[in-house]
Amino acid sequence: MVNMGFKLVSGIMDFLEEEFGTSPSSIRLEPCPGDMGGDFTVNCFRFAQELKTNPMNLAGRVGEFLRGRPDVEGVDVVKAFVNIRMAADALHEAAIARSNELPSEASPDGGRRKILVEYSAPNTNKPQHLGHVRNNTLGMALVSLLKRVGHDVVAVNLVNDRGIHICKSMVAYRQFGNGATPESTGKKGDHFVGDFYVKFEEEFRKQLSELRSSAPDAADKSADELFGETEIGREAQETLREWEAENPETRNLWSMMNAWVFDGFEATYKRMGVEFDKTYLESNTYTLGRDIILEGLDKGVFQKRPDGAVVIDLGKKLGEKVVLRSDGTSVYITQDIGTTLKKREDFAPDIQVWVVGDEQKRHFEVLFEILERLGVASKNNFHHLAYGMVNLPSGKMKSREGTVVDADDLFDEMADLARKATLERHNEALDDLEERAESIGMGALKFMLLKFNPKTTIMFNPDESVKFEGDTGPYVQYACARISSILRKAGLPIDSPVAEQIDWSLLDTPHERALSVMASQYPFVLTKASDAMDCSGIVSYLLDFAKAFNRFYRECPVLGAKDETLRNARLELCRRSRELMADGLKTLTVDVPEAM
RNA sequence: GUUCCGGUAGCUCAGAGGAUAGAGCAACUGACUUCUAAUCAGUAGGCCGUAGGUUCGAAUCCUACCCGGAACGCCA
Repeated sequence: MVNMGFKLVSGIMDFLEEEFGTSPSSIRLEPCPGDMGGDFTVNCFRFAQELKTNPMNLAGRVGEFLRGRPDVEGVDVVKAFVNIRMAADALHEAAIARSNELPSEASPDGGRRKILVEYSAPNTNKPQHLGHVRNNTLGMALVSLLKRVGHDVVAVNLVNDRGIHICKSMVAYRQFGNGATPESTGKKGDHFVGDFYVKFEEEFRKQLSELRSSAPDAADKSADELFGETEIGREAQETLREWEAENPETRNLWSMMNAWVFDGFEATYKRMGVEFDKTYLESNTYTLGRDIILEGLDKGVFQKRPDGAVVIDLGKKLGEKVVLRSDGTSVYITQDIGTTLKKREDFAPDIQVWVVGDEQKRHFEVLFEILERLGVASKNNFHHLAYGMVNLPSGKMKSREGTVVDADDLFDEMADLARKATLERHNEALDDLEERAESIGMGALKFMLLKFNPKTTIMFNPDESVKFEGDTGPYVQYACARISSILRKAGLPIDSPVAEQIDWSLLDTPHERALSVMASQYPFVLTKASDAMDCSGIVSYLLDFAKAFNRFYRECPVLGAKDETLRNARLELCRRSRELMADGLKTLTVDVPEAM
């Protein structure tokens, strides 16, 4: 239920019940468009049909009813819209004065669920790039949002720490590493290993072109087809076989290099604020799933094809899917079936979510269908949060062509720019400069990534995307910092009321009203975002809220208010506004600096 | 070929079937002896891809088509 703070809503409900013998399932107080002079609008088009009555007539009667109420100052009925101007004290007391209670209104009444969210899922052969940063940001914000509205949330990572990709790095390290380590070179571990992955690709390309020029029949074969015909490619395959046979030397090298990568990842995660309740390693889970397939084969869910492969026919749209190769080994989806069950065993979630790029949409449709047919759970209990790619003005990011935006470099750049921007604004020395720069830089980045709806392909233009002005995280952070500054100057704490008695009726300007009108929408915004598993609505809401605050700030003196009661009321309005914006930013996992 | 996603201001994007389609950036005009100008006020900018349909009402729903992207492996 939203707008519960408004007696108005239940009043209208009761009135309709009396008049029509029934009331609509919900009534929302929507913000009234700027030039109509009201605070809220009740749109009678929305529920006239439910009451089997004419919308215009209904609006007229609702308007009449509202005119008599003490908490309503004015009513203007336009067509089927009832525009309401509230008494200032009633407005503020129902909205901004309850800023700390508003988020709990978004809690699902009786709909609390245990939700398991898997995100990040990096490979251990190279450092993370902007694409991973989008994943991490979406994942952590989703976890935070679902918790904020009252769900029981488990965040897990599934690290792909085995396979041909890591073997490539291992082969290159053996050949070119000369025993170097991250410590000896001063490199971050994931970058150190990633450099050998690049080295492998270079060497492979070299051998590939030699092969193509020396063997005529190789000329038109693809790189994949020729992989095993190059010396270095063969070695990588051999290393994978050794790994699977648990060859001690190979396993040792693998453990050592993975440990370096994990060190590096930990630093990247720490900087972003990413945390997991559990991290699964594919090296431990990749054999899961086979038994379930064999059971399913007995139950008739799967069929054995004449060539020996185990398959499932998923009908016209999804087609036939192989779940075990003819040699009896697992495919990617087999492992996913296995890890899904493993996660259910470990956490018994009601809902499982995967934050994975949209190029895998089909894979998840297939996975969910199979899980349902296996009787694991209805596919409604599984959700693929599919997000689009991050492109650069030059086109797609390609690690092979060296056009990726490295995560750690990007964080550094953001913090550098934030530091410069901060220094431009201050003559005095700041002892918390680094902390501020980090909050602002990372805040700008995360906010930018969350501003887009997940399914859109993002165009990341370094010159334009890396900004601290306009529709950005720092814009909202700045509004918070301005409030903190006012409260500091007033000698007041930010976390307790300004005074015992606040005369809210004094806050009667459009700018002051706008803040409460905005605040009243917060539970609705949170509910909508969590239902859709999409934080972008929170981002635009916070921008709108901060904009409303900045207008107020310009027009209404706080510390210089004409008397103490007005000053206190405005101080409390500020404090509550900051509380709400800070709650929103925190929900998005964006820091709230005290000063900027 | 089939399926999915997108197409809204010069650019990047918002837009629960509802009022006159919005924001930021870029351009132009103005506001800092003031509680922080990372700000604010203003000007200009639109066949909401195209054509039909449903509806009291469509950027939003339906159908067809055009354009861009992705997926359709015994890769992961």
